[in-house]
Amino acid sequence: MSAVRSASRALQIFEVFGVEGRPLLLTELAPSIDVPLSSCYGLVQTLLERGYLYAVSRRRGFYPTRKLHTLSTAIVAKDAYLQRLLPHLEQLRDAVSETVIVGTRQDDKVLYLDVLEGTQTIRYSACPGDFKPLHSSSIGKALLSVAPGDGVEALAGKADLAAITANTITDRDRLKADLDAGRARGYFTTSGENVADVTALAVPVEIDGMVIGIALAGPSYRMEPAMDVLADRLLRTVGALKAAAS
Amino acid sequence: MSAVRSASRALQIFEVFGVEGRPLLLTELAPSIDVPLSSCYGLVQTLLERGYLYAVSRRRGFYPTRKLHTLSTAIVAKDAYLQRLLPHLEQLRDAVSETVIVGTRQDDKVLYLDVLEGTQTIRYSACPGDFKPLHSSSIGKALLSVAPGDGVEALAGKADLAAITANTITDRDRLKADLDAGRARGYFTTSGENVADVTALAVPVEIDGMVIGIALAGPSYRMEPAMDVLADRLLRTVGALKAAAS
DNA sequence: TCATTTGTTTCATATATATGAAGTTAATTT
DNA sequence: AAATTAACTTCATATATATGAAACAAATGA
Repeated sequence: MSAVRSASRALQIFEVFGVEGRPLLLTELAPSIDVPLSSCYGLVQTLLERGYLYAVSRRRGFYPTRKLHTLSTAIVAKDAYLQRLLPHLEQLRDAVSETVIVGTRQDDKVLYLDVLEGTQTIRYSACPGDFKPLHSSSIGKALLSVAPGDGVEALAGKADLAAITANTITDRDRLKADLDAGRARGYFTTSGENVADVTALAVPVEIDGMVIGIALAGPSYRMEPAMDVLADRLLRTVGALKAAAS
Repeated sequence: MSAVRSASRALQIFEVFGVEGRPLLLTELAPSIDVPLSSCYGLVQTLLERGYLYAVSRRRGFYPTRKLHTLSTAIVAKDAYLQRLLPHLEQLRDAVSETVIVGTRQDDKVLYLDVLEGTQTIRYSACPGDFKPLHSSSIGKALLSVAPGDGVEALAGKADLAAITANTITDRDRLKADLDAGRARGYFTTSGENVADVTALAVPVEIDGMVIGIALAGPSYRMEPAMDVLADRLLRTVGALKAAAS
């Protein structure tokens, strides 16, 4: 794989701060990203030089400045694509109170572009940037269903369908049948195939030439009895999105 | 200079997206960070793998996901130090309507940790992460005034005091005298020494063992006639901060 | 249909980085 | 005040990366 090590590590440093949420010493940071102290030193110097980190005071550790936040806020504010979907998705989230997810395909995975968490205490939680398997997530199935050629054959050729939970569909033909059922139904589902006790439904949409999947996800006990209503509401949102785009 | 190149470049990529605010092709991104296409390719792959970037669609470029924003929001939310200052600084900003800045010393520069921009259309604008010269910014002078030993001598030893504008104090003795005047006055100022037509005043504070400078900055024509009032209000905020910290 | 253009991907190798080990600094303890 | 500890910084060199050049792929136009 073509990962640029230092670029990865720089991001890992911010991820550690996100988790720890407190100033960290070089000697704490280095092991937490599994990097030699001397290498971590160079990385931290770079982030200091660029104004992304500051020394809280001598020997009291480092913490990120608000530079990264200012930057990411600007990036988000200018994201015309997701920005335009957002109002519709928020309406959807508020209508069903479950988590709404926007995902796209990246190689043989689903990448979450944005997550609007549901309003209930017990809810499906995830983060933008998370990856999910194509064959066991609702968005994954939705995207497979519109993949050029036979999406499933192409997928299975690369790696066998891994069993994430006991419910994961690992058989190619069963997956194809599941996709057919989804096509007939108008939406694609997953029930405990990726995370136990989670049920989700998704549909593929093409907006502005970009193919994305939009999903509703939540605990099975709330989702299962309401699938029809949820699907209706989801499809209505998708209709509104398409109308707004054209 | 111990900059780790790829780490720097990864951040530059986000900076470009912050400025452009639209999906960029590899062929646009590479020249904008002054990197060969093949190197840029590796960086982009890394960011894709880590879920920080997504391909809008084939040959339509890349854009950041919300992962970075989610991360930086978590980091900011957990920043107990600045978080605690914030209410006081907001009050100050609202009271004077001018930009409030928190800065700290990083080597021979001032690093802006946070900037609360004033409420007026004509105002001092800056970003967290910006660097300013020690000898020609108000926070710089405030921090020099509390530097151990003779801050000015140590500074001048490294690099001569660069003239940023025609007003910049480039003479060591004049700078010392200016600091003395500041000490007597109770606050430190700069008038067009760093940016033409900008006047600022700052004081050093030690909170929780960390030495920072807090400044008010704005256009000279508004600042100059109000220095006494502004200084009063600034010192009052600093008093409140110290009281809250102890 | 074929040629052209534009954008992406790969690869061998020159080049810059990452790292273990040693050195420095400052605070804390004895 | 000396010894100890903990954290940071430096450095020579093994090692991984960056890059020019060339191949590839898709879209566009003739």
